[in-house]
Amino acid sequence: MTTRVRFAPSPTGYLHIGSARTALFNYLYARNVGGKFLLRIEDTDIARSTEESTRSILEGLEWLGFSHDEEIVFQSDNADKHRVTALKLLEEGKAYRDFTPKAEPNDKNIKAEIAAKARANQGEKNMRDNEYRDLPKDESDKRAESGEPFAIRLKIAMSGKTSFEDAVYGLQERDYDEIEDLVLLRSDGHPLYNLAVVCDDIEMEITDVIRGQDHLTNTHKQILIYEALDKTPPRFAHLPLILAPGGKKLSKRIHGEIVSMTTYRDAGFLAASFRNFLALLGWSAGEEQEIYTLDELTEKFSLDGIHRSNATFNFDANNEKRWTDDKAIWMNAEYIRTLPLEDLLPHVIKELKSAKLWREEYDDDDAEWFAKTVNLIRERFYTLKDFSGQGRAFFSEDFDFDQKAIEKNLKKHPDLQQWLPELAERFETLEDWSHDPIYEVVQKFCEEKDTKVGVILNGARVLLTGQMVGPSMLAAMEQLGKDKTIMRLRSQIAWNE
RNA sequence: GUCCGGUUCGUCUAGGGGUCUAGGACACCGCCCUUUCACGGCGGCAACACGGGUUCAAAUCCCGUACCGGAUACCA
Repeated sequence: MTTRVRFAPSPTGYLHIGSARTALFNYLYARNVGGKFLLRIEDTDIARSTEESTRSILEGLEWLGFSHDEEIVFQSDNADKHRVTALKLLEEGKAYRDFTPKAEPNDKNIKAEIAAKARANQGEKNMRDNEYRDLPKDESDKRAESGEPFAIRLKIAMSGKTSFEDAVYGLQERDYDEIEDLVLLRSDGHPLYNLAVVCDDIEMEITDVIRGQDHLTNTHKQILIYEALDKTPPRFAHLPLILAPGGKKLSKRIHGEIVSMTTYRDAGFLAASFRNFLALLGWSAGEEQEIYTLDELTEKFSLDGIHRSNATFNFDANNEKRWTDDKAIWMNAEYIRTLPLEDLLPHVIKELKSAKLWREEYDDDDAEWFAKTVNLIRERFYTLKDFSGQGRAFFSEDFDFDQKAIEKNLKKHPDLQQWLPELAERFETLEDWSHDPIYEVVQKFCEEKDTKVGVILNGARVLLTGQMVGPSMLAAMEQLGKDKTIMRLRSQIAWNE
């Protein structure tokens, strides 16, 4: 039987980091064993699901490069089937109607409310204790026919336990006493999550369910449904959670943008690097390698390498430099400087286009110059954004000057205001505009002025690129060209800032 | 409360009885290189939650404690 896994997000927001990792692991698992990776949108919560979320999730998956096999399944399309299944269980006596009026939660803090209720019932409550559980069939039918609203609950046996072997967490057992007769169908006829998931997983012939550890206890309920349906449950593998620095589950509501995949795409991350980073959050190949291509990940991925302990996604909302996990940033920089140039170029082009810095010549007469420039400046960049930010001066005359650079490398040496235009003068007569001759001119100039080469070049860096840091200044001058170098050395703009 | 799970440097992690005076990566700090630097090189700081066992030997196995997380629903 071919392996079939699914990624099943509920469209209640953008693609979350945790979800993205779940998708990644499912994807890697499927590709590793040559199985199918399916996609199912769990939009049964009509109140919270939005089309926009679905779009955003799809976009995120596309960006990450996880192409799914087969058509996307929308869970809401199967609601009728879910209802039929619930009714069938009712018919077979494996479920029953519960006429208890629906209790509306006080909203806000539902979790706390549930926990409080559970605590209050502690030791007292018998999970099988429902007055409608053993209501005679004819009476139940009669009340239903009279229009009295009811929910359908699964009739769990009086005693026993469920168990399954989790690929990550090992043998999991749960006594029926711990599980309430779960509702399959709401009193308004709406099928509930556990029912829907089981029905769809059966229909989609899912063989392996890989999902977050927060579903560990749901699994027992779902197994009960499989059993009632006389179906064999799939294999299960639960993933450790991704926590925020505070130690709580990383959540959209509390942590905001930081958890959204689109944030990383928009911040200039390479999908390949983020994927790589995600793969290492809760999984390891048991070796010291850290940088992996998708193919390598696919080849090495195994459920055995998944951890049981949660991982912290480290970031500091109050620190601009640490806005997201250090390692994610480092890894992106590593990708930017080590990716084969031809693989990086398309991303840079895209970035320049969106920053309105792109010129057709870069793809034509200046293609060689362009490639060389990208290669030169990428060395110290962290994100794609840097190509249009710090690297702007290479593509446009309209660039900003870093205030700190002006202070430190320009105004601290007032002589530079005369010297730099003077240096431009010397360059005018330089025939061979390349590294060594440029350096000779600079050296000679420094000797005359009795100053250090660093002072001149750092000052020049500010005028030429607006930056304090960057690649070798001589290489930058060479790359910028004689005309621009001379023109910018003469400019007084930075001095007046 | 109950059930389930977890606990190795600040973070991600290696490790599965002796090779562990615990390895790598990020971050941080030094030094070097250098025209600057966020590159690179070298080095440093820094961890087995605690207590009992078992064993010749425990980060590794067992028990307990603490702490953390998840779950608990006519949400998904």
